[in-house]
Amino acid sequence: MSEAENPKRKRRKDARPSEIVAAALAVFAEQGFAGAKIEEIARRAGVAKGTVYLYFATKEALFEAAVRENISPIFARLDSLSRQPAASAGERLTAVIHRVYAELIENPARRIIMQILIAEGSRFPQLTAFYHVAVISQAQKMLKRLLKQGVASGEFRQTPALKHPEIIMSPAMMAVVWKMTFDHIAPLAMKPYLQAHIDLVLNGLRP
Amino acid sequence: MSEAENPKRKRRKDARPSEIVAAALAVFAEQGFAGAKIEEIARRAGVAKGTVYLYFATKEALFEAAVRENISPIFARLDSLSRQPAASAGERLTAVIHRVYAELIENPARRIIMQILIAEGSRFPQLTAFYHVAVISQAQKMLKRLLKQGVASGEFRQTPALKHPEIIMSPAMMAVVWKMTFDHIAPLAMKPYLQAHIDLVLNGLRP
DNA sequence: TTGCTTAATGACCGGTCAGTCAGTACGCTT
DNA sequence: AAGCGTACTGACTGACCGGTCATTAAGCAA
Repeated sequence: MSEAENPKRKRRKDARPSEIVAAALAVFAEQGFAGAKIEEIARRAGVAKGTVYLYFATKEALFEAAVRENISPIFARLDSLSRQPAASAGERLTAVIHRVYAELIENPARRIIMQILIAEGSRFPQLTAFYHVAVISQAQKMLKRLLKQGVASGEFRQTPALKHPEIIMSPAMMAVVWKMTFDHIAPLAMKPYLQAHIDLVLNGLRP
Repeated sequence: MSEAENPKRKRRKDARPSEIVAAALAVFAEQGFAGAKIEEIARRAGVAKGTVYLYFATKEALFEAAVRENISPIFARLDSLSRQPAASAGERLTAVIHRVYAELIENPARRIIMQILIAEGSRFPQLTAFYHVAVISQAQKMLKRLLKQGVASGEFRQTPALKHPEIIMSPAMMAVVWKMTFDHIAPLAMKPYLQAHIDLVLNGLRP
């Protein structure tokens, strides 16, 4: 057992940040922001508490990094779905909604990141501002474009939802909130719920 | 200045609990659950910290009392609106939705109680269970009844939303979440949003 | 092998706050 | 007026935890 083969400390400046973020995501997901302990995050990342502070100035900065790495990339994939040229507007909207459920609701870690954003977002105006620019307003633009194309082709009617496309997605938000609040009492059956969502939206938009 | 006229301490066993709950509601609404300090609640109620613990065993018990007194009574009023015999199902549904916005979203204290329930509800399974029984499942029953009447009269079509009436209300939930998360970046114009909600729902239900 | 830079450590600090309890005084009873 | 039960007080305790920094050792260079 030479020390060189199995040293107690290892110097891996490049690998640490992503390992710490991964551990942080897990702990934030389980404990929420306030409940997450830096020491627990450090333990799971296999480093000491002080090491976390070599790479992230504060607990908030660490949370912000966890959100950036996990939630932001989702939008790009949604956007490409909304642009499938062969499909009708209704088909593309259906595909986007399906994807939102798969990516955000049925992935526990991401769902809980959403939950933390919802729950504690008001304490992180910087983070919510970033999130709004990077995800929400992009998603709104995408939905508006999709709705306008549907109106132009006669698939959808002219509707006030064009000004508030987030309403189209609100049942998904409701599902996130339900899962985190009432699921232990009244579990939400995802497939029929998703069907009801799509049914209401497509019929609500039909001329 | 006799002591009898202006004593420093007063013994008012009956009045204390409701005064403490009122103070607690205000502080919880302003600071959230974790941020609320018992000492601050006591100060506003005009008592010492120890007095709070004479009437409520823990901070959680106090929060639970605040929620019970404020949120539960709302449902009764919604229910009576849904039973106006002269109105059509669509008119009654419209009235219920309007009332939800007025009672839950445009009343800041209630909205923030909702926010705390959403944010920290998973840490209070007892409270969310009570809330589910007292409010959510009642509201679901009411909506189901309303929808069925609409289907029977031919106003609404047979739709999977009958099984998931919460979808009908999900834009209101979205509004609560939006207000608490993004309102400082992109304020939500309530009236057109409410119009868009009603428009989508009524058209989504139309045969 | 020696020396040096710096990644990594973890004991410690300072501040916070829920909850306690020994003591105080209100106001009723006699 | 005196005695008494108890509503009320607030200083205190103990636990917690974010963030710091003097110390240690990895591992490269000479």
